[in-house]
Amino acid sequence: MLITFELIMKKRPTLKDIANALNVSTTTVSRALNNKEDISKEMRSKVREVAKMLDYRPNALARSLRSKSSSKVIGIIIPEVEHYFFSTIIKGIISSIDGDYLVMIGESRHDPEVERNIIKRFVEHFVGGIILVPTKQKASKQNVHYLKDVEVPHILLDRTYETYEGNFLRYNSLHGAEVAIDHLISKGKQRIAILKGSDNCSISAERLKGYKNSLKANNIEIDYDLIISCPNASTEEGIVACKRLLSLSQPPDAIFTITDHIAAGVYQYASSIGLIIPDDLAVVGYSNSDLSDMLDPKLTSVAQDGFELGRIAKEQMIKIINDPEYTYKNILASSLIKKQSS
Amino acid sequence: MLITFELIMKKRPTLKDIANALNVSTTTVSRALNNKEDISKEMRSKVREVAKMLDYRPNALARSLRSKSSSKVIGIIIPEVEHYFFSTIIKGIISSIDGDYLVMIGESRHDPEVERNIIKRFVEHFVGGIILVPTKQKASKQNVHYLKDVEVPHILLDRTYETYEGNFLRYNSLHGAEVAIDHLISKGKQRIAILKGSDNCSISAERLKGYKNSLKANNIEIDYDLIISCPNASTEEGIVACKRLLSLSQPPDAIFTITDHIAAGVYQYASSIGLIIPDDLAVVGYSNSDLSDMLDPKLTSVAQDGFELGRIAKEQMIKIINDPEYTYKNILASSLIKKQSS
DNA sequence: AAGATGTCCATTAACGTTTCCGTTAACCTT
DNA sequence: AAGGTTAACGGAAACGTTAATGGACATCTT
Repeated sequence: MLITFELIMKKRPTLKDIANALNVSTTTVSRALNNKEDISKEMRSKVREVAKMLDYRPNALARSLRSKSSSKVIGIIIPEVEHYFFSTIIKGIISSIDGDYLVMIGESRHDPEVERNIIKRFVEHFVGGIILVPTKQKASKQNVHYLKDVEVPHILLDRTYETYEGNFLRYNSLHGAEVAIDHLISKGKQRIAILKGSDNCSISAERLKGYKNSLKANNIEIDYDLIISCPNASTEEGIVACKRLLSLSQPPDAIFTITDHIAAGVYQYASSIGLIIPDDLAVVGYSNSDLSDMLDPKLTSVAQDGFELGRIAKEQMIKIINDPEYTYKNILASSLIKKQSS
Repeated sequence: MLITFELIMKKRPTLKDIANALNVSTTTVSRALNNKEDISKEMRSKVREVAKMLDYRPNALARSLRSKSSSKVIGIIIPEVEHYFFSTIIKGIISSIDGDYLVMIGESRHDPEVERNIIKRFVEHFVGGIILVPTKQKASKQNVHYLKDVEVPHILLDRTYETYEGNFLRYNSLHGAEVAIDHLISKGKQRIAILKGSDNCSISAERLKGYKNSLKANNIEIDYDLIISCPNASTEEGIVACKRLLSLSQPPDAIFTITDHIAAGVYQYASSIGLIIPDDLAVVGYSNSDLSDMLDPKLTSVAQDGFELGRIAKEQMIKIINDPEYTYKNILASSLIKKQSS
C-alpha cells in the first residue's frame, strides 16, 4: 500500500485515492465497498481497511447521478412546521434513521404556489420521493398532477381531495368526530355545540359531518346556533365563540372543538365566568396534542398520532420508491382519548 | 429547431436535448441558462424558449458534482423536532425560500452518536453547510471537531460549549434569567423559587446562575430549598416540584421555571389547592412558547424567538458558506414578555 | 488434454454539468 | 493590408461513481 501525497491532502478521499493506494482499479474498490460479487475476500478487507483509514465517505451526488437510481433522499412538504401535529409528522418521518434515507423539508405556508416551487426544487435535486401534506387550497390539486407528470413517487398525507387516485394516508375525521359526539351523548349531554374550522378545509368539513351524523343517529335535532366557525383555529376565536355560545338563551352543555387550541379558549372563557369543566360544560378537543395534557382538567381529545402517520408514510414511501407497481391507500381510525374534561 | 423523438419521451430533458433541438453545443446552452458571458442575446433567448418549452430543470446533482461548489443544500440537526422552540427554529431556517437553498433535516434525539451519524450522512450528500443545535452531552464537542476536520462550514445554534471557537448564535440565558428575577422582585416578591433543568445542560446552568446573580444583587439570600431540579422539563415534574415547594414551612411567593412546560405544572397544582396566580403565587416561565398564551392567566415568560434565531442562522450560514474567511459569533438578548402571571 | 466453467480483476463508457482552451469570423487598429 | 482585438461559439475534459464488457488465469469436467 502506498500512501501518496494526495491522500494526506485535505480533499475528501475518493474511490480513486483508495484505488491508487492499493494499486487496483476504482471498479474493484467500488465493488469491495458495496458488497458486490466478483471480488476476493482478501481484497475486500484490504479495501475496507484503507477506506476506514482515510475516513472515506462515498459521494452521494456522484453515486446517484451515475446509477440513475433516485437519490436516497425523500422530500416532505408541510403547510406549517411549528404546528404541533405537523411537527410530530416530521418527527415520525425523520426519526427512523435505519431506512438510510435523508429528508429534505419544505414549508408551503398554506400557499399552493410556494408548494409548487418547493416541488420543483425537490425535483431538481432528484429526490427519490415526496411526502406531501397538501394545502387546503384547491390549487394543490394541480401540484399533485405535476408530481404525477414528472413521475416522482409521492404520497399524500393527512389531507387529500375528491378525485385523487394516488397513494395517500390520513385519519378518518368523520369517524373521529362521531366517536367524540357519541361519547358526549353517553355522558348525558344533550346540547352539544361544535366549533368548526375553515369551510374550504375538507377535514373540517368531515368533522362537521361526523358531528351531524352522530346527532342524527341519536335523534338529536341539529341546532345551527350551536355551530360556530373558527377559521383560524386559534385560542382567541375559541374565547369569542364560547362567549357567544354561553350567552344563548339555551346554552350548550358540551362543546366539541375541532382543535385543541380552540378548546384552550373555551377553557379560558368558561373559567372566567366560573363554570366548572366537565360538570357545567364538557369539552372535547381534536388531535390530542401536547397542549391537551397541560390544560386543567386534562382535555379529552380525539387522537391524531402524527408520529405514527409520519412513520407509516415514510415506510410506505420507501416501498413505493422501490417498486413502481406498489400502491398504498389507507385511512386510519382515530380513537378518543378520554380524560377529565368530559 | 428540431423536435426529436427524445424530446417527446418522458425522460427529464437535459442540456443535450436542448442543444440538439437548436443544433448548438451543450456549452452554449449552459451559458445561456446561467447568464454567463460569451453568448449573444438572440441565442440566449432562443435557448431559454426551448428550455421553457421542454420544462427543463437542471440536474442539481450533476451541477454540484461538477462545479465542486458545495451543493445549495444546508443541513440542520436538532435534538427534538416536535419541541416548540426547536420547531420555530426550523421554521425560521426553511421559511425564507429566497436564498434558494434547500434544507435537509436530522433529529439527534439528544444522542451524540445519532448526531454524529447524521453529520456523516450530510457530509456524504455534500451539504454546503450545517446548522447544528448540539446535544447537551459533552460528546457533541467531538462532533463539532469532526465538522471542523472535514471542513464543512457550520454554525452552532442555541447551545455552545466552553472552549468553542467557531461560529455560533444563541440567546443570553444568564441575562434572561436576571431580567425575570428582577421583574419578580420589582413586583414585591421576596421568596422566589426556581425550577431548574438538567444539571449538565449549559443553558440550564446559565439560567440558574442568572437567578442567583439577581438575588445577590438585590441582597436576597439564596435558599437552596427553593431550588428544585426538573431534569425532563415536563409538566408532571412541575406539579411535583410545586407541591414540594408549597408545602415548605416558608413557601415561595413566586416561581421561576426554566421552561413554560414546567410552568404549566405549577399552574395545575396551584389551582388544585385554590391559589390565585399571580396574587398568591407569581409565575414566570421561559421561552414564551405558544403554550404561554394558552394558559390562564397568560404566562409571563422570557422570550426566546426561535424563528428569529433560525432566520439569522440561515442568513449567516450562507455568508459563511460563500466566504471562508467570514465568521459570526453572536449572543442575542432576550426580553421579558410581561403578561398576567406576575 | 482440450474444452468448459469460474474467479477476480481491469478497461471503458456512461450519468449531466461546468470549465478550460480553442477556433472562427468580423471588426478595429495604424 | 497586416496584425490585433473581440464576440460567439464548439470540443473535450473533468467531477466521482457504477455498469457492461472482456481478459487472464486457475480449476473443474469428460
